[in-house]
Amino acid sequence: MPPAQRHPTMADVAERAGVSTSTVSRTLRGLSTVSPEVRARVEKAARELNFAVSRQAASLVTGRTGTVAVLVPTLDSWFMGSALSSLAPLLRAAGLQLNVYEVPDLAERTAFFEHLPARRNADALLVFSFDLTDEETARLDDLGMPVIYVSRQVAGRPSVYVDDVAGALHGTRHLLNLGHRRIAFVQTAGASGFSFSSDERLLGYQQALTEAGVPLDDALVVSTRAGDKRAAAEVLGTLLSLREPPTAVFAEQDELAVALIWNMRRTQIAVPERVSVLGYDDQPLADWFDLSTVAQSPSDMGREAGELALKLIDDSGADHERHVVLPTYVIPRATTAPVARPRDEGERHTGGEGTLGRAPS
Amino acid sequence: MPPAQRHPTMADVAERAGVSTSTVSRTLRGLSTVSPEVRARVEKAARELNFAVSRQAASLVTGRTGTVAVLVPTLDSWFMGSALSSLAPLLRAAGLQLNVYEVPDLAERTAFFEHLPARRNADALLVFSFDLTDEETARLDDLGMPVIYVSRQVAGRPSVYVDDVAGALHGTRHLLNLGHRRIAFVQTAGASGFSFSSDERLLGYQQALTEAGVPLDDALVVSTRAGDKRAAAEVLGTLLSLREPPTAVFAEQDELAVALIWNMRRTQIAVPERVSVLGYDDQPLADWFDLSTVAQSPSDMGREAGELALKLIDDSGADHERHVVLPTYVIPRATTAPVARPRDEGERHTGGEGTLGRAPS
DNA sequence: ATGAAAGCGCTAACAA
DNA sequence: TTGTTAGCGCTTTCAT
Repeated sequence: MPPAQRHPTMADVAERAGVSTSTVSRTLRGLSTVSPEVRARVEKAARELNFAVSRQAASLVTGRTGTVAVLVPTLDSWFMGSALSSLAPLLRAAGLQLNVYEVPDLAERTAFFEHLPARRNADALLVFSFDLTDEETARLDDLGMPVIYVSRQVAGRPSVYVDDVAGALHGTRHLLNLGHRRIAFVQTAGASGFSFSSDERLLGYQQALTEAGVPLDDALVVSTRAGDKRAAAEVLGTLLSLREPPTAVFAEQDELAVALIWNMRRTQIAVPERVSVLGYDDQPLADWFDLSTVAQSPSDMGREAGELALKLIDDSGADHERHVVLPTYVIPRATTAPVARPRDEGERHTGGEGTLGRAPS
Repeated sequence: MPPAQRHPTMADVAERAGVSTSTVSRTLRGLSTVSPEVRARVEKAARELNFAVSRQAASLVTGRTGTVAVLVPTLDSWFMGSALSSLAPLLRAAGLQLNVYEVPDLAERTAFFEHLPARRNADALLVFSFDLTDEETARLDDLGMPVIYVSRQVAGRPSVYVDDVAGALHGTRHLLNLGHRRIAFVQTAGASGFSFSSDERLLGYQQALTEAGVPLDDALVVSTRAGDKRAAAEVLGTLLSLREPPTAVFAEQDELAVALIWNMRRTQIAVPERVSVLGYDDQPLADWFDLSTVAQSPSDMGREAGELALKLIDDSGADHERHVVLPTYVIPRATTAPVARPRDEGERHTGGEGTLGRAPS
């Protein structure tokens, strides 16, 4: 390990190339007002010295940090991994760095909004999935940089999100179209700081039922913790012990749906013959479980949000209220099928139709 | 949206508090040489002005950026999500920012090593999971900051990793102890830029067989693409059509193991009765599939790497060759069981013992 | 097309 | 305990 030798500065490059630092600066930023020969000399010197511009020094004078910050509830989730993975190359291509603020709990959240460490240290902030208070939003408003809300709709601020009402509406319609009338909706309780669009999804579910003339039944709307097999077993028991149990379950997250299916397999409840299960998200887990689901694309969100950020950084006159609404898609796989004939649950009168949802993929 | 009003500077705070900028600086950095009354005045002024120190300006003089950079092949993986998720709070607590360089393909990789954008923009670099060339390692050596290698052992440089030879050794022993003698090993081919310790794991597998007196058979070592169901079906076919097919399969990644199980379920090959399957990683997917596996902890790696980084940043005299080796654990779940009696595959002569691996969890 | 000089917002001697 | 001063390494007028 070489002892931390000082980094070469522009002055070093300038000296070696026999020019002034101004010329070095102009060359390295690609300004056209440099003669080809001088440019060549400078670039050679810079390469030989392994010179890299100090963003610190540059940003001190330009007022730009060359950094985009993201505020995320966690990094350990399919959603964030996918979203950041499409955001990162986009920023890289624009010569921007990516700064991550992970705020997994209330203490960190409070600290973040109190000190706003991103202030002066980024050119834009992308806020993912948080359900902010008005006060928090107001704090971000005077952060002095464009703030883009992702996976979250915030009135009057640039936002990128999917239409969860429509997503849940279509998902529920899919079940209705299969003949289901007793459709349960399973919500997430106490998510790990993550804010799902739980209310919107419930609303879409209710809208679909209403438009189909199916009465809403509060007993069919339950909530549980995500990724908890035991908790899923409990809600499953609750639902299946209703006087009129559901023939289909719509879980507002794939993880929830999979936890239900896991329990059903264990207890010999046939999916989808006895109960259809529909998820929401289309994360990789859904594919492994052949789960029918409502797909959203976090990578599209990351990309759209990144592009919006770049636009807002460049054009301070750009449209600061722009909303980008991304679509959802119902992906039928093997866990949704036509409802079994009522009062005939053991038998399959509908034959081929009954296994339609399990067609070889 | 308020027009990007200029950020207040220390001079503004100083004026408002009626002191010099030096005093403001000292106060805000928590130096003890400030009288309580003055400190109070300064803090009040800073709060009222919503002042935040410009790291750019500070680092220009201190030579420290207050940032730790991570170089990762992708952000969209269980491993990285988990590792960064434990790294982030640690850095936050130390007042450091987290800068992410995602290098998903060769082009980006080349660009990264050519320009080393982290130079001068971080106080330390954590390199995750890359199988670097000597030249690349050499480039990082003169980056002018501590470089810590994570999930990768690099001679003479600080590294944090698990002992994959031992992990695979123990995993294979688990299968041997269950009576298996025909044990296949499935490798990953052409991973998505990610470098697994494939060779080490294979070595551990071979060591275990050798120490048990089981001859190595090249036909039992196959490779396929991860997360590809179709490709998994092919290697499964290859293995099962051997003259002496394996009774157990050790996949070097959980995803691979799950893909095999998925195909076996589809084709009515009983797991673990007919074939035992063992994975490696213990990612969440393993739990969902009740997969027996060899566990490693990326979150421990993230934490250890972070702590090592902090140490190396502070103590430039610290041990720069320190290696932290983390343990692996065999986690038996429901996909490994004692081998069925040879030539008796249809029957279960071993009764209770045969279903040991599926005991209710 | 190039250079000289000023200054971005801080911190770190050094004085007082 | 506090203030004064001199830069840190760049970019940006303004000259030339």
